[in-house]
Amino acid sequence: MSKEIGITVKKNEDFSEWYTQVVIKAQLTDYAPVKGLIVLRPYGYSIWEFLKSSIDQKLKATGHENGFLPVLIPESLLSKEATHFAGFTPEVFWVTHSGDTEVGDRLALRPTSETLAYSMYSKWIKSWRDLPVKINFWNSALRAEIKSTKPFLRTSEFLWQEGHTVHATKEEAKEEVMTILDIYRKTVEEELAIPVIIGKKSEKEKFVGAVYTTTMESIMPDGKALQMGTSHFLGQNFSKPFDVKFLDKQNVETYAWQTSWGVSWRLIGALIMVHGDDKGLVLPPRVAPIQAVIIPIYSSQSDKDAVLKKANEIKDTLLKKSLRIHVDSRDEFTPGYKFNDWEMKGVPLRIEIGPKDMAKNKVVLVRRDNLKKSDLFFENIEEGIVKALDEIQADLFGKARKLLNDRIKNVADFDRFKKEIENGMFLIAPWCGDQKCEETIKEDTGADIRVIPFDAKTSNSSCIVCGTPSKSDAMFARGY
RNA sequence: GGGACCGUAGUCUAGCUUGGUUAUGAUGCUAGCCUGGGGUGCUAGAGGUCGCCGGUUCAAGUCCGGCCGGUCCCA
Repeated sequence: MSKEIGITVKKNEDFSEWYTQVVIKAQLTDYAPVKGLIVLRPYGYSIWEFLKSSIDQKLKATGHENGFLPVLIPESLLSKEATHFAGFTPEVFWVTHSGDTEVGDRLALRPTSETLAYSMYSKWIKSWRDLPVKINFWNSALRAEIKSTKPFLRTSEFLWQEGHTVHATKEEAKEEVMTILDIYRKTVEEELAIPVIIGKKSEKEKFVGAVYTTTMESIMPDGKALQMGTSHFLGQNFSKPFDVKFLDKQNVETYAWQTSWGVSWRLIGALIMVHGDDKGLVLPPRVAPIQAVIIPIYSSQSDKDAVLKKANEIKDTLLKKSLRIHVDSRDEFTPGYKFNDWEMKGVPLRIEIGPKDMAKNKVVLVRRDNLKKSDLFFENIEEGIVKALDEIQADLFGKARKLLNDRIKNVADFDRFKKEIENGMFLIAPWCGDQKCEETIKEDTGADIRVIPFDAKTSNSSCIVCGTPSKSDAMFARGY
C-alpha cells in the first residue's frame, strides 16, 4: 500500500510517465495555470542556484559581467535581422495592448535577446578601446510551445543565461565561442556528472542568424539526444544590421565580431533523466540541495532525546565542513517512510542513527545511487561523509559515461543505420555535407544531425545516403 | 502540422454505456493515542463550483457543442 506516494512506474518501462512523476513528486516543479508554463518549487530552484553559481563564477573568472535586459522587444527591432526573425516568429508571444489601448509597434516577449542587446551595444561602442564587451544576462526567455510540452525540457518560458559579446577581431570572437563551450562542458561534466560530446551543428540545425553554432550533446536513457547548451559565432551577421561598429586603431570604421551563448534549466531535465532510477531522483552531491539527510530512530522518549542530540551534533560537525545536512526529526513519520521519501528526492547520502548505533559509537551510512549500507564510526564521520560524497559524484559520472559510450555506434550503411536509430542509438556516420542527405535521413528515420564532433573522422569514406565522398563523420540521433 | 486519450476532495479513484433524492472508496490532512531499523495501527473530524461556458431535458458528474488544461502516437 501507499505505493501511490512514490513513483508508480519503472524508468525503463514507461520513461515518459516516470519522468513526469519524478519532477512533480520530488517537488522540483509543478504545472502553472497557463499551458506550457511551470513553477519552480524551492527544491528545484535550489538545484538551479547551484548550477547558476557554478557557471557565474567561471564567467566572472574569464572577464564577463552580468547585466539585465527588459522582457519586451519591439517588433521593428526583432525583425531587423531577417533570417533570425523568420526563425523565431512562429513561437513569439506578442503584447498588443497596454491596458485598453492598442500599442502601435507590437511588443515581443523576448524569445532571445540578440536584437535588443545589440541595439544597445551599438550605442555603447564607438572605439576599439570599448572592446571587448562581454555581458551575460540571467533571465528567462519565452517561446510558445503549442504541443509536446515537458517540464524543463520544453516549456513556453524557461530560465537560462544568455551571453552576448562583441570583439574587435574574428579570431578573438571565435576563441570566445570555444572558451564558453569549455565552461559549459566542465560545468555539466563536473557538477551534473553528465558526459557530453562537443562539436558543431550542421547548417540546417545552427542558430538562426549565426555563422556557426557549437554545441554539447548527450544521450538520454530513452535513446533520445538532448542539446545541453550552445555557443554561437555570429560573425558580422548582427553587427551590420544593428550597426555595432567601432573606429579601429587605424581610424577605420569597422563592424564588430560577435558571439552569443546560453544554457537553460533544461540541464535539470537532463540530470533527472540520466541519473534517476525507479525510486525517483538521484542527485550528484555537487548540486544536491541536501547532501546527506540524518534519520533519527527511536522508540522511547529517552532514546529519542539521546538520538536527536547526537544527530544534531553530527549535523553541526558536518556543517562546519560546508556540507549541506538536514536532520529529519518529523515525529509523524516512521523511519521507513522517511527512507522512501528522501530517496525519491534524490538525497545522495542517508545517515541512520538509533539506539543500537549509539551503543557502538557509529551510524549507518546508505548511498542513494547504489543503496549500499556501511557502518561509520563517530570519530571518522567527517572524512567518511566527504569521501562517500566524492565517490558518489565520481561513480555517477562513470555510470553516465558508460551509458553514453554504450549508445554510440559507428555505421556505414543506411539499412543498418535505420535499425540502430530504432534502437535509440547515437550514430556516427559519414556524411557528404549536403543538406538534402540530411533531410532524407530525417524523413526516413526521424533522426537529425545532433553534432559534428570536433574530433570527427574526416577520412575518405562515402556518405551514408548518397555514396559520394564524405566530408566528415556526423553524429545522428532522434532528439528532444 | 495530423490523430487519439484523459480531467470527480491535496493525490489516486468508483459512478458516465442505460440521466433520477444526500457523489464511491482509498490515501493524504487535523486532533488524540499507539508505534518507530524500509511507505505502522486505532478512534474522531474537516475537506467537493464533478475543469470552465453554453445547449438538450421536468431533471446533467452522466447526453451534445465550444473552450481551458494534461498526456501519448505519427510527421
